[in-house]
Amino acid sequence: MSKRELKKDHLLDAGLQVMATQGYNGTSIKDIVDAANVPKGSFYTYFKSKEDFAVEALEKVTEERIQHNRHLLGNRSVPPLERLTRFFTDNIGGCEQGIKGGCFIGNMCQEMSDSSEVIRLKVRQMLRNNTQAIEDVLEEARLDGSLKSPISSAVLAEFLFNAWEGTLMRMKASKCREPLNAFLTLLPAILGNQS
Amino acid sequence: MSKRELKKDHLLDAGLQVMATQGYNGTSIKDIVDAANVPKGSFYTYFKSKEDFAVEALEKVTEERIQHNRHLLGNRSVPPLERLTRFFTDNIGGCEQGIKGGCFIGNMCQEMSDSSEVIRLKVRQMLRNNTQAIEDVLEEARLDGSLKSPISSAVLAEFLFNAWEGTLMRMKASKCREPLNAFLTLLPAILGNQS
DNA sequence: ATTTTACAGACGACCGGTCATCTAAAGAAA
DNA sequence: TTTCTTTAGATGACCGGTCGTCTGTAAAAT
Repeated sequence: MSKRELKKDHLLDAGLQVMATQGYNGTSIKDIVDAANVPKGSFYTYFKSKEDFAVEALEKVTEERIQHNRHLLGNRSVPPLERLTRFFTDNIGGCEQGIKGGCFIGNMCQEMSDSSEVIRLKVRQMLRNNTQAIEDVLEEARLDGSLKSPISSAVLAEFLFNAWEGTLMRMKASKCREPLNAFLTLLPAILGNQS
Repeated sequence: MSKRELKKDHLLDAGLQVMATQGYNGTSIKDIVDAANVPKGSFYTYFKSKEDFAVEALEKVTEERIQHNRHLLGNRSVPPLERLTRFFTDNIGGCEQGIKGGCFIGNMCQEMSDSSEVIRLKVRQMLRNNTQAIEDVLEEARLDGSLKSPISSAVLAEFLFNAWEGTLMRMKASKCREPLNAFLTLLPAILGNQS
């Protein structure tokens, strides 16, 4: 990784942390460069606009998550359904500490979907990636017989991931683990019910 | 309702519509007063700050929702579980057209929970109100025997409402009904499973 | 006449974005 | 090796515009 790429990465990392807690419109370019200890003028050397920064940040956070999940969701030595449960319990910590900041993708989705089409499309793509990862594990579980639900893996994955995002969101407001507990209580019932 | 209260209400209504699509930080005082056709200087006659406006808007939107739901969730001539299903299918339209804007409370939750404690607390309260309404119907269904889940109504209500908010959020990004369909597909399974 | 409310305009701060200038390393010419 | 030229990247001052809020006055209400 070149020096240039390192600096851009640093800008992305530092800015992401600010934008994840203050939102897109609540974060100024100055906030971002200050957090990265980079002069303001340099920002536009690396990003063509604030919007562009957000899109790249969205990509980065998802890329990191996917890399993290590859070990978790793709680990064949653990039963698929247990892997899925771990995916949720592990990400509560990994997703910007869960209770503070919440899920960056979810935040951007709510704040920007109706304001920026570029961001909306990127968010949609990132959400799809996550849903697909869940669907893959569910399909695996179906093949080994541990998933008996008559509902298709695609629908199940869509529902579960959306419910999960809603859970993260609720935790932002409530600042407690109750929503997480409710989710984890229902999860086995949803996966294991009906023949 | 006095003339003053009417004007304030109008300001709240018009501003809400803007803030629901553009977010808190994406909406200026000018946007609000322009939408309501009220001179800019008048804003601070009715609200002590922008933050105060948001809190009052949050209260208003929930108050309206509750009034709307009182007919729906409290209507004893319809079986409780069917009332609950209707609550979701009806609110998809009522909740700012669902696909555009999404749920105002959810939007504010994601954008502002970490920036304004006043707004966070109001959001939490409003979310609790909604959850409680669902819990009440579930409890009713349990008493009449139509709800057999061994999971407590409180946990069930918490999960369902969060899943619902996640569904609304996803629809903002995807602009399609797939998330809603997934939710409605899983709903009976969650309510009706296990003995 | 006195108090209260409505509002135009102004306030300084800050916004996202631009730009002329500076720096420093690489290459060419000597 | 030394000097000069070129150039990509770095940078802080600065742009027009907008932000949330306040103040002074006019209008209205009592």
